[in-house]
Amino acid sequence: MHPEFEKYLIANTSLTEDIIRNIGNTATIKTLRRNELLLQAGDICRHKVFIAKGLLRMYSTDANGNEHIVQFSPEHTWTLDVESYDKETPSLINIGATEPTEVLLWTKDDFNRLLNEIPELRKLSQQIISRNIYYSRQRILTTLSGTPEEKYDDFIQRFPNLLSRLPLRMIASYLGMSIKTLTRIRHTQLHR
Amino acid sequence: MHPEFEKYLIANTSLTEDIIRNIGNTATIKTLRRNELLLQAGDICRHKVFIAKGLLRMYSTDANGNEHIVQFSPEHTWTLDVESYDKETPSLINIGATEPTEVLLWTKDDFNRLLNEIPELRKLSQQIISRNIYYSRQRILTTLSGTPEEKYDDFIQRFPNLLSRLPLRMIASYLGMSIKTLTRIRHTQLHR
DNA sequence: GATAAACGTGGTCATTTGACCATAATTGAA
DNA sequence: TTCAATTATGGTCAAATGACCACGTTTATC
Repeated sequence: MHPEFEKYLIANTSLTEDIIRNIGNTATIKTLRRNELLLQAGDICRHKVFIAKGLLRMYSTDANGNEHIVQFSPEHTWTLDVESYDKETPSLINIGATEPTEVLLWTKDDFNRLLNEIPELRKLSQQIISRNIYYSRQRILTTLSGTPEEKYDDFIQRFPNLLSRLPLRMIASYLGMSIKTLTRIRHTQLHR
Repeated sequence: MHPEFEKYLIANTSLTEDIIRNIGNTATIKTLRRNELLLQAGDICRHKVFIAKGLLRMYSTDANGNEHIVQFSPEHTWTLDVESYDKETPSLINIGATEPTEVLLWTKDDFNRLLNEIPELRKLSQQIISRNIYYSRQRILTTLSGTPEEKYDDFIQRFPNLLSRLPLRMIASYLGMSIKTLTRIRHTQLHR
């Protein structure tokens, strides 16, 4: 049972100690080193993943070898490839650690059983999904609308703690601009 | 009871005639004219929406008055502002018709009741949500990765029937490029 | 603590893109 | 069917952006 997961459930649900322990003990704990992959494109995503500590990124590599980052998942959030998990088909994306990371993993069978048994876990699950959809929409809008500078500022506002934990090239990749453009923006903002 | 909705449920579930009629009769039918809004930013999204006929677009208007289109919803798909619907908070986006459109509307209470009564509707609901998440991810990736030409080609492949139904400026808005860029691409492709 | 790898910044230059404008064609509403 | 509004295209020009390269710094790992 991971203490961070316990903290998370206490803060986000009104589940009893017992049930929390039940959920937590069903999971396996996995430690990832920097750059280690949790899910590799081509493999099937077989777990729900809670990030207890550290930082994951979900990304895909295009034909030219460029990486495009779909999302970052810091501690106290969840991640998985929904499509691959649901249909048990090979995933098209990678999920990897950008720093030493600890995750909790539930198999589909186990997690479904927990969902059946625990109504409040269902509720939490729904919330996470709604938030996911909402974030995706926001991300699409930000990607479409702003100038590179606005996107960068938006990123800093939205994830103030990630800036110092990630190499700039990953932020550039997430924002859909070249590193050059990003450093130009930073240069301009310094001298202003 | 709208015949298109019946068709849709028959094709996508194994629900009985009776139940299908029950679901359909709970909805109200609304007709939208071209450019008419189904949901206006600031209002609360109070319905689940099935598009029986026509085409909706979800978009937001930025500070400069530019429209950015998040998604198109053609016949036999669903749409709503999840955030606003769930929390009953004012929506930040608009949903409007790009052509004469017929939609079916369920209030939250009614739809939740149906969800409770009909397990297979729950299943369908889950599927729609998964697909939504998956599409969003694909959309983010496409927006990040390709050249404008690749994005345009991708759009045509993915929505072959929408090209002729939408003004180019909306496609440009959806793809995050200026109309100029889009017509340039079309020009190039013609002379090749 | 040493060393190789990764990283952030900056210069240059070619290319792409958008803003503004005009015009012809198409569309939709009366 | 007609007429006004919308739409698609194209010209021009300035600005933004990315590719390539080099250099000094920081970081990770042994």
